[in-house]
Amino acid sequence: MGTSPPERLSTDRKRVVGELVHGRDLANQLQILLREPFSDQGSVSAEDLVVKILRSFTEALSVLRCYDQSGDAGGESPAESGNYKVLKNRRGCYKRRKNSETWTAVSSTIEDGHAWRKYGQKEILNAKFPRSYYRCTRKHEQSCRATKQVQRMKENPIMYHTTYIGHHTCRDILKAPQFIGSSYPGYDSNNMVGSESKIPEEVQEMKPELIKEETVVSDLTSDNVSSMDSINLWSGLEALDSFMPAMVTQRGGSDDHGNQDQNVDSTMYSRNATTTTTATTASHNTDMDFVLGCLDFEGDDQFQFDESPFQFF
DNA sequence: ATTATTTGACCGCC
DNA sequence: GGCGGTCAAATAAT
Repeated sequence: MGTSPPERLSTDRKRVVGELVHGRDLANQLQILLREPFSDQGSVSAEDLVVKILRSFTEALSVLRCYDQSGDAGGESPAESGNYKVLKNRRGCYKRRKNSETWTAVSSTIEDGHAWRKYGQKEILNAKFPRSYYRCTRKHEQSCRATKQVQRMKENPIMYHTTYIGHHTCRDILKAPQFIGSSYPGYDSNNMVGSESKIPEEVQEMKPELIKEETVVSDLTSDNVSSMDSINLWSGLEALDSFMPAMVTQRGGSDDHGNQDQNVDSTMYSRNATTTTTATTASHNTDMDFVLGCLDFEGDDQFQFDESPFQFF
């Protein structure tokens, strides 16, 4: 709120650097783990590391994108939340805001390491399951505007389609990713945990049969992250999907939630060129998961997945 | 007592 | 006018 532009710039810069450095450290750990599967890395699983790495990149990119998009990262009024702006104090009275980054992910769990608070649920027209609305737990304390919408997929109720809107501006890594069925006594970040036991019943009830997996994805809308990269990564992505069940796509039109379930495969990659509508995201196509690209390529000597510990299937 | 979730009302946009 | 997203009172959980 009160931060002046230069100050904020410096802060963000540090944060980006911090995230990247952290990501690099994690990648190193992962490398070691992959080379020496039997050495005990403090009971950290490769998947755990991957999730953390992805998250680091996502956070860093989110911060960067902020500047790219508006040219002013700090120019928002205090009363904004998610992609909406509250106008009055009256209930239900708000004005929509159209320029928050959005991206989507498909995962078997709704856990993503951030603390979310549910603030609504809605029946959606052509959807079998209701859509749940979450906002950052730190919304008020830290003016964090991140929100997400989670919806169980029609055809594959095991999976959740999550739309993330806006990035976290809070420092809020507070929960272990909580891979289903596993526990990491060593891992646990700092702050508040106790009250955060919100794993909605939906998830709990399906814990058993799930394969561990989780995807966090990045958003890099359009242009800024060079389209060249995007193309490469995209091609890599397709190769990747054979063993990577959870996917991410960037957001396009407004139609995806209702319909997309029927054909998981195709829709997952469709980056709705259709766009027409909502400027919810000012961008279309390109972008995407450098993250996944990183996993896959980037060095035969760095990451070797030939006998990967990931057993997605 | 405090914090989180549920739920119906309400509003903006299409 | 309908749909989807948010608010906030009521309720539940801790």
